[in-house]
Amino acid sequence: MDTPEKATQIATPLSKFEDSPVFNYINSLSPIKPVKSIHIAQTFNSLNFASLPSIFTSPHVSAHKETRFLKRNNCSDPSKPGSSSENGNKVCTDDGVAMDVSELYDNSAQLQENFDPGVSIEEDPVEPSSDSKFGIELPCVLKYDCGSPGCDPTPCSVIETTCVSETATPSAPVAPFVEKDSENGSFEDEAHLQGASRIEEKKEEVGCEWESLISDAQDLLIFNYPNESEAFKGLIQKSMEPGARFYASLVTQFSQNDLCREPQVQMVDSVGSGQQREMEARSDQPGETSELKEIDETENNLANDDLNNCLTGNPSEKVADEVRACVKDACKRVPTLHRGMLRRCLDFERVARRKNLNDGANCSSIILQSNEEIASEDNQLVPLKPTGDSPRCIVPGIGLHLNALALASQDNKNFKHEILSSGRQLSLSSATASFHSPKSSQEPVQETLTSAYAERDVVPADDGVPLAEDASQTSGYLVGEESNQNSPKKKRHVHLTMMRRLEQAGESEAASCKRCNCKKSKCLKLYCECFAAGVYCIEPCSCQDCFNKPIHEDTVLATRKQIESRNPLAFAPKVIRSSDSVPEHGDESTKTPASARHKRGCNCKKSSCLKKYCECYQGGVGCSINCRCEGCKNAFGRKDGSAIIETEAEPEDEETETCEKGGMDPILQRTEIPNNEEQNPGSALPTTPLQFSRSLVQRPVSSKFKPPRSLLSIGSSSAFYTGFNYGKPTILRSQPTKFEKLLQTAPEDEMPEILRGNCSPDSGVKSASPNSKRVSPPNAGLGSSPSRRSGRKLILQSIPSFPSLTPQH
DNA sequence: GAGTTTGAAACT
DNA sequence: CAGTTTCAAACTC
Repeated sequence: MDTPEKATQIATPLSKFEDSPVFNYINSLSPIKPVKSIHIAQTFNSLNFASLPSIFTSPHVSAHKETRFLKRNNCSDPSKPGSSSENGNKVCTDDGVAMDVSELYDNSAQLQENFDPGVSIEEDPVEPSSDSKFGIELPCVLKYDCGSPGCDPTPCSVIETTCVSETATPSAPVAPFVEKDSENGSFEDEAHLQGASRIEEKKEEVGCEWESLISDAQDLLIFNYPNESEAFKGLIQKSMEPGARFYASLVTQFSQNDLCREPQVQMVDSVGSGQQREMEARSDQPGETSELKEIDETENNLANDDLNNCLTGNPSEKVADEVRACVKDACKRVPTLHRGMLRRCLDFERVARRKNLNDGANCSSIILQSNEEIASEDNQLVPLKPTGDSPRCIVPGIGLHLNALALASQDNKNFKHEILSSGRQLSLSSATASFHSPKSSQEPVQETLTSAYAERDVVPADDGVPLAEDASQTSGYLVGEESNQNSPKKKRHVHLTMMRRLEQAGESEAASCKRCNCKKSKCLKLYCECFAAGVYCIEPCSCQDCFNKPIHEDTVLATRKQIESRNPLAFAPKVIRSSDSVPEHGDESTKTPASARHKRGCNCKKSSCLKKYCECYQGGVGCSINCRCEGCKNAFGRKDGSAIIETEAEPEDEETETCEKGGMDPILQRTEIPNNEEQNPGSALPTTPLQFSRSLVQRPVSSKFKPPRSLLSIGSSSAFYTGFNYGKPTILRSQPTKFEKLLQTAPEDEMPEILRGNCSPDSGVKSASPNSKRVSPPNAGLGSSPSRRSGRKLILQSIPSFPSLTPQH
């Protein structure tokens, strides 16, 4: 079931093809291809892989999923009519590529394995492309083809056949591929197949072509942009190629786990066949970054248009929906997928707008789920929590990392829908991804957030925001899942984790997403959660006379400045975490213990710090010395230090210093939770949000803790607004990262350990200085937290160390 | 959904 | 800095 086998299988087929005379012939025809593939591979390596060892081994599963996505995407995208004619060329290219791909695949596989966590998202996009192209791709293609009657069955088959041999015996090749998929396919595969079949059906209507598939894949890679095949083609030729490369690289990097990477490369190549030259030229281009930017731009531009076009242009609404979903997923995936992607995310976010993030990956994962919902377990995920909160989460959550985090379970469904509906969401997801991505990219992230935020506001797509959050979380989760997916069990875990993540994310997102209900503050005071979180108010908000909208950007910024002048930390995350999420073994940063604490402390007198009235509780952190609360019973940690949970162990300075409230606990809890969740998916759901913190909290507390969405809200901060520095949602972010890492890296059992390890450390160094009210400069808190988290996630993803570290299974 | 409670934010 | 008021979320019914 697991990936490794698949990978081997795929690889073998490719090699076979390569060996075949036809393949050779094709290769002779298109000498360039190999170079491209290589080139791409290099890019991948440069971007992601450098760090990636080949630790992860079983990406296959994820790959399958990806393929599904690709298929779907293709199907969705197929709007393009086709370039049936191109098939031949593509075939040739494919063949040529196949060779390279096989190599790449091997490399990518290793890389992917390393990246598994993050890869999941990327992989999906990649796979599609890859599928279309080569043997590896074939499965996907076949699926698509089979699924999409409309598109010329022949084309698809052709592609497949081409893969096998240039001859067009579509059916024959297809069947084999399909079988492969099915065989390889674990649950996910099956689900993918199902989903693919559906998609294919839709596609059939549209009429998919190989090119369209590729284009779709590329689009997906790009971020889901549904860009219709046409746009895709054009893009590919023009900007797309770079983008394709970029995506491919990203995808490969992220997805490396699975075959998907290769496929992506292949896709690119295939595209190149038609546009190979361009592709090559692009590949040749030295600067990946430039490519990325271009891609981003194109994506951004295309994204909206493409999505709309695809939706509108595509024959059937179903297709449009699928396309949307695919796009959303892709966007989500993309962000999460690659750190390098961050820029995209940022850009993308700008265009699409925020959020979020990492979630991006999360989003993608979510999207995938949504897409795959039909398929399998994912469906379960979807249902996670449709709770009332979800709505917020979905939309607003996006706001920041928080949003991404928040996505959590509840919103999943809604989230999916929203995502599907709005392109922005995708952007958001991407943004989330950005968070995950690079530690270094904190600033970028903020930018993205702000931009995304602005965009959201502008756009209206409320959904987008929450989605982003979800995405971010999901991405992380996805990554973990994918990484985990190697085995069926892993897949399940992944799903569970995903679910949990989603739930948590949903919660967090909900928090981040928050909808305000301001009546007198015009949403220009900290009373307004949206404003406090640095997010524009959106439709879900019930505010009156709201000035917290993009239209009033100047006012918002001015007000914000005023408030910041008064209190520089006003928009900083209320909860400061030391970020300790140590990923597990290897990850670096996380080692530091992270204790989360409320920067100012609470002043509760009647709630005993057991209700959300208490910001500490709401933030999922224990009370600290800073708190002036009376009768503190904070489940996360009491002022006196009675902490709550076991996890808290982190002694750390803070505790010693202050009473230690237990800020750490949440984190620890979080970490623990995931494990639990993974183990008990069903149970996990309830825990939800923030997953970690909340879950942790909950446990300690027991049922009561719901993790307050506030965590998200708390964490959330200004990210959206341009200037706002801080990503308030430190807690959330940190949590998510931890989770993600844990999830990603350590699937099940491992995770707990890691989490534990991480947890302990958390105690909060940063937050540590309880006294210092806002000790950590906003930047540190905001920027750092998010970035850190993101970075962590990235690290985790990129460094699949977990797998290696954690013996896994 | 309306009303109450609560505590943070804002104001003095 | 302390006290008061305002505000909106959280909570209850």
